[in-house]
Amino acid sequence: MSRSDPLDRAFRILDIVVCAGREMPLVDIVAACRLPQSTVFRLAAHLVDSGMLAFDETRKVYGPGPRCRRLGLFLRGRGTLRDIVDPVLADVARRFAETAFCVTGAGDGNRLLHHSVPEVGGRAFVHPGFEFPAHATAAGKVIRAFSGAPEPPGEDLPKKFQPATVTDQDALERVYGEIRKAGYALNDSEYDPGVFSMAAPVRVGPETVAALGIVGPRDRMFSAGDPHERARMLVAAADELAALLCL
Amino acid sequence: MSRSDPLDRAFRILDIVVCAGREMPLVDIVAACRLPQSTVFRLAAHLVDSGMLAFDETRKVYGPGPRCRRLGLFLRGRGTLRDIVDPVLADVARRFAETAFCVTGAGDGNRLLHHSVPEVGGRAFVHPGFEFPAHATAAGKVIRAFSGAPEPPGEDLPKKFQPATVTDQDALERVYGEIRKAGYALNDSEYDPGVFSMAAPVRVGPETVAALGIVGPRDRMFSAGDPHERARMLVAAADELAALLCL
DNA sequence: GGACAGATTTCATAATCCGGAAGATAATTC
DNA sequence: GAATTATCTTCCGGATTATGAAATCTGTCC
Repeated sequence: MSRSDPLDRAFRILDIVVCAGREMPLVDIVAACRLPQSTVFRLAAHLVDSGMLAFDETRKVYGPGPRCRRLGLFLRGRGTLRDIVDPVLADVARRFAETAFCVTGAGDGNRLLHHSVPEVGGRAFVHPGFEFPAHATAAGKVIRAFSGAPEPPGEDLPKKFQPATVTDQDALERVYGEIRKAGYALNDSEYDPGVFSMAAPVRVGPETVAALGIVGPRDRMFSAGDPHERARMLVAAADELAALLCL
Repeated sequence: MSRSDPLDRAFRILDIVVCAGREMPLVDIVAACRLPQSTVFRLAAHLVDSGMLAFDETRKVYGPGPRCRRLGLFLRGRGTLRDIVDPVLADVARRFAETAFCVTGAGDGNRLLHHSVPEVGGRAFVHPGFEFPAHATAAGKVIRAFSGAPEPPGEDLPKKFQPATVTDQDALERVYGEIRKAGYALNDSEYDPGVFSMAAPVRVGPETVAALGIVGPRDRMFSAGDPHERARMLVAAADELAALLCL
């Protein structure tokens, strides 16, 4: 192993908790980093000891710790996450002539980070603060497929928003597998009827930190060209965004 | 040792480099964390491997790495360092009726972070970007005394700005020792004639991350009360600032 | 009360870390 | 340009820590 194993693992957990942007229980971290539970538990405890993570005894959730926040304070100045994401969204919105959006948050409770409406013909299908169900939107599926565990069975049963919504456990698992293989997710009227969306993972190292996507009316999306072709362009844009985040 | 030793040591090095706000060669980090050189070398190498630190091969200096910056981005924090420091400075300036300032940067090349002029009778003796010599200002002396090594002998000979400037190696070492014991530093016309200043370390855990001080004309400073008495008030203010930085 | 998910603890083994000392390399001096 | 000095880098055996499967604990929901 070229990197220092213990240290790098600790940082992976730190990445996961901080990038998720929400407090996480142990299981969620385990799912995201795919390490043995006892290992994650111990590493997280050490991170809490050193102040990089904070642990809420009552709710049993981990969040960024004081030392971590101080680091953020001392190296702030380069601007915010939105300063980086916004130009990319604007560019994607313009090139695809559809609403572009970026979602963060591993596991459930994905939150819209920001979105950008193109100059012409656009209408926002997403709104700040919008929460993405993990199984019925392109962004939710992408994040689940790439950052979560291989779909723990017995999930709180997925809601069937529309006729096209996939809710069967096994079928969903297959869907996630296909998404992992393809590198992107499509969504045809599974959440809102007549609405088509696609999303690609923003991957930094081994972690998926966000999803980048576009959304628009089904008819217009199809008439704009082969969805899979456009999805591959979206993947390229997501990779560029990931590269920017590595600064 | 209650904390995980290896992990905590790595974080100490991270703290030092990030809080210093400048790129540092290995020796400076060694001086600041007082650990064996080979140990610091190895830990720093690991931090570079995991992307938390960046290493400039040519100049042999360490700085914050891409992964570290990303953490800062995702840490949608409460705002900037100045948001925290400014109110404290304003309060100190008001209570002491003198110009208050805050300096960061371990070792040489200390930089003024910000300053605050009191409502009445104030005139700024410090200016943004001002660099503090380590031996001839209260802030410089405090930072050297608390964050540097025990004064490596054979320093680039300290410049004698004024008659009162201490330049002798041994004498300087004694001065730093006294500062460490007292917990604050005074400066009577050692840099600018007729200017008196005092500074206290802002200590977070084992690290000194900044210096908080006031500066004003010698006569007014003395007539305002016993300098040592006021210095102790300054120390209390610095401790409060340190507590705020721990959020 | 039983079934269950999630959080801790245990423990033998394996891997990492430690830091003094020696070896390289770069910068400076004479 | 050779000697000197400061700094960086590598080595290595012993001390320490990490690892992860399995067992245990702890709440919660039927």
